[in-house]
Amino acid sequence: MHSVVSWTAAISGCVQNHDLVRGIDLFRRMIIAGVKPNDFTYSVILGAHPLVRPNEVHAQVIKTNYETLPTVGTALLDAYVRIGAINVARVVFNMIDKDIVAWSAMLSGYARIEDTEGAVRTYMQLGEEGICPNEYTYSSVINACTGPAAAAEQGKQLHACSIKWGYSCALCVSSALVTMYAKRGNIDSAYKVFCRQRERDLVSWNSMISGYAQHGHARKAFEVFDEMERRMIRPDGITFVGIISACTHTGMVEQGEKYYSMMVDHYRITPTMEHYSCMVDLYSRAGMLEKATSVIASMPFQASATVWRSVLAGCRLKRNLEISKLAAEKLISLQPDHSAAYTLLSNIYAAAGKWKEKSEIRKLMDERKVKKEAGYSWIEVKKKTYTFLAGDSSHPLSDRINEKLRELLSLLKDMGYRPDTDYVLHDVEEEYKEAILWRHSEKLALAFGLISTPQEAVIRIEKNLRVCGDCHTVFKLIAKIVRREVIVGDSNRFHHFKGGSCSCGDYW
DNA sequence: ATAGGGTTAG
Repeated sequence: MHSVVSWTAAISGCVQNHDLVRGIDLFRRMIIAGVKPNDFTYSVILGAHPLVRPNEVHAQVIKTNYETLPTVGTALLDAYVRIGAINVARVVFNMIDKDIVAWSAMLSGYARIEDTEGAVRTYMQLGEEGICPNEYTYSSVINACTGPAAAAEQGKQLHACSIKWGYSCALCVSSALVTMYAKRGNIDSAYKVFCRQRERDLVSWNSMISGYAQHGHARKAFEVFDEMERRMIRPDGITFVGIISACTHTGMVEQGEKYYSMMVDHYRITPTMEHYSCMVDLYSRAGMLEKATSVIASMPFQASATVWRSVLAGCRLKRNLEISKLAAEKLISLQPDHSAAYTLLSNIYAAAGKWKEKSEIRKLMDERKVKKEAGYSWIEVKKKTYTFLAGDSSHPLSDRINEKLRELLSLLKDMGYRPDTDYVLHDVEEEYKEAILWRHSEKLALAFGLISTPQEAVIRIEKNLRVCGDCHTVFKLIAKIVRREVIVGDSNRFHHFKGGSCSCGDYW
């Protein structure tokens, strides 16, 4: 007869080795054998997600009065977080005799859904209750400040707090800081934190490489990679996702190929879907569509929607009707509800003057009731984040924003700017297309930034979609005429506009 | 003899 301890030890071993099926089987056999699970057992079995659903265990945990134990309660909370049930997780959290692990688990729950406010509110409560945070607390709450709508100021304050408590040097905290600063558009601060790290692990190096990649600083990413190799740190698959995407963002096709073979031949790392996806993106953006499709044909995976979207975006550049049709059909069949494929294909037909095909796409969208994904932009002014939706007029300063936009438009037109209406999907008159373009969320956010921040301040804008070509042109011109530095983080990378040009070199 | 929280990617 085995004791509850040996049963639990056996189950724990299975779960830690990802053999969930065997772990769950052991749990069942334990019950059948008449051995009652204890608090350790419940903590272990809750870790067997996604095969074990938290609600299945929750009732038993309540019945056995383990719900308030920090160990069981935290495991339960975390299991709810993993299925996206943050509200249930919070209810569980409120029941627990909270220790610092429970607090950190709740914070990382908010971080997972990018709820910066929820995380910061919880972090404040922790302080009010006189609880002493530790390094995991900081790593979690800082991680909750990486989302596009998070205020950069918030992250900075948490950095200061972590210094005050003496945790800023802990690896998990400093790597979270590198990622946070990079994602907030502040790559210089990210690098400063990276330089101050006394010791580094793989995650530290990867965070810095990915940060540089997102900002299109390929050479700097290579330098960090070289330094890493010099120090005999073995890169992993994630390192190469970072380094190849740095090549992708700058059009360095040969370098990308070099790193890919280095990964496979020298480091013997088996490429994953992400690596193929990077390579397809590398070729697509460089307009090498045949190469891109041959990668797809050769890979041992079904091409994901991301992969076809890269190809389709590349087709827009090269106007390859045949490949774009193939890519769009694949993409539409994978994601019939998403607008991206329809939009891109429609734009390609429009550019090729194929109006009949374009209107058929339009009809298909109407039939399937596909809505264009709404474009959002965020801008931080005086420590507060403002959200703009395309066509938005709900902002209190809406009149002044529009006035500013009109003023800028006429200035730009004098400089020879012509709106690039290729980016408008709707079948409407040219003048109306121009109006739509000039209601894009990033333009609204920029106008608001210009009227509400001092001349010397850098304007930082985040966007949920990729920045459109017309907005990109306009931002370059505006940055020049108003002599301001503007940083835009879109869903793909960062653009630094300064003196009439962009850090992406118009390659994005 | 058994337990819960964190970090890098597209």
